[in-house]
Amino acid sequence: MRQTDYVILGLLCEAPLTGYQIKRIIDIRFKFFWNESYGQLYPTLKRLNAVGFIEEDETVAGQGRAQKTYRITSYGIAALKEWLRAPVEKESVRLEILLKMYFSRLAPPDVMLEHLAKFQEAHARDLGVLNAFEKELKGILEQDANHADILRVIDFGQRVNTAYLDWCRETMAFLESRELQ
Amino acid sequence: MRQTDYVILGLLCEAPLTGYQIKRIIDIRFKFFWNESYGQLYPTLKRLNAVGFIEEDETVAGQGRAQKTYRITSYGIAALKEWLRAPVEKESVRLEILLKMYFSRLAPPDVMLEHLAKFQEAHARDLGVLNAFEKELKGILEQDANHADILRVIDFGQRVNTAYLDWCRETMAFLESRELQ
DNA sequence: CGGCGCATGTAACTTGTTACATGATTCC
DNA sequence: GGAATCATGTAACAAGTTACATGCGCCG
Repeated sequence: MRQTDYVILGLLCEAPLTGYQIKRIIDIRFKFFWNESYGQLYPTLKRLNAVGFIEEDETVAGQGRAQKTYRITSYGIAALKEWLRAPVEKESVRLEILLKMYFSRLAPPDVMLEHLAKFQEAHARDLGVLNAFEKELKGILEQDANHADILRVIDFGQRVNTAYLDWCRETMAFLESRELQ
Repeated sequence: MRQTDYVILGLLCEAPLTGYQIKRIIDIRFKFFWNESYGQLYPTLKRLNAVGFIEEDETVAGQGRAQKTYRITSYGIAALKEWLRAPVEKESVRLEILLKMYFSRLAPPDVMLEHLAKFQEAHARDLGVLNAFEKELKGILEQDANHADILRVIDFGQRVNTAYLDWCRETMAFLESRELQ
């Protein structure tokens, strides 16, 4: 069983979803700590269906183009719970920008400044999205028992993105002051 | 050309190294933003040597078990500089602990508390290593032009790990207060 | 009627991990 | 003499990306 399996099982635990919907949730809500491609998602859904952890939800079919909605089975829920108890295994982070920063003396300072400006822009956007999610969730905190947990995850994203932006500002100032010399 | 190529090229730009030494540097100094396995490293060294971006440094050979020290060539330096100018492409982060936190209501709170305790321990250790590096580098700041850049990378690690630890403390408190109810 | 968003899927490929094989040197 | 560390390497496998193929429905 791989990590992708559990993202899917976890999301289907909340509600039945199509592969496309799962992808969208991961791209938007999980953006700052997870990613999946269609080439990974669709084959995984097929396999989870074959082993009986999820099954097709016929009730939603009909309108438009063939659309497969999946729901989790009791076996799937059991597998998810087992995984939740197991120790956290992998934590992979690969930030190319830090690699470039590390070796940056080999290029003119304004090159790195450009990279940092883009980084800043991207993470300011992420932080904006997280702030909006926080506001939205706080309004419907009582509606579901897991909302408080999700807020903890959002808080992580806010802290980390804020740290990114603080670092970025300071590093840009450092490079600008060096450029003047 | 892949990302692994440039980590190697960048490190060899500072000094000639063996594959083993490269691995050790990545495992220790780059731990908080990069990782490589031997199965990736050795074949890449072979390939970079074949295309002429690095070459064997015979001067160090002799003692002990066959030990291949590589140094970068002018073609390698050119390739590295070109990559430094190119826009930052990938930024991959996959934090299993946030996935578990997101779905954590499906397991008893003490399970998540255990995961968090381990996370806290690991990142407190990382922060300690980073603080030691900072101290060391500040003592020899003038010795090499790139030390100031490396300090910027260390600063990133310190900020992010501090954010991790703050989040962890608050999240553990949240779970503990919930457990009491 | 063209483009966009919704929607599913696969094949070829690249990337990365794990387990294993091998063996020297150093330190206790 | 045995464990740890230094040291190199590969084969089998697992994971992940990209490009492509397909086509519906809606909006302007």
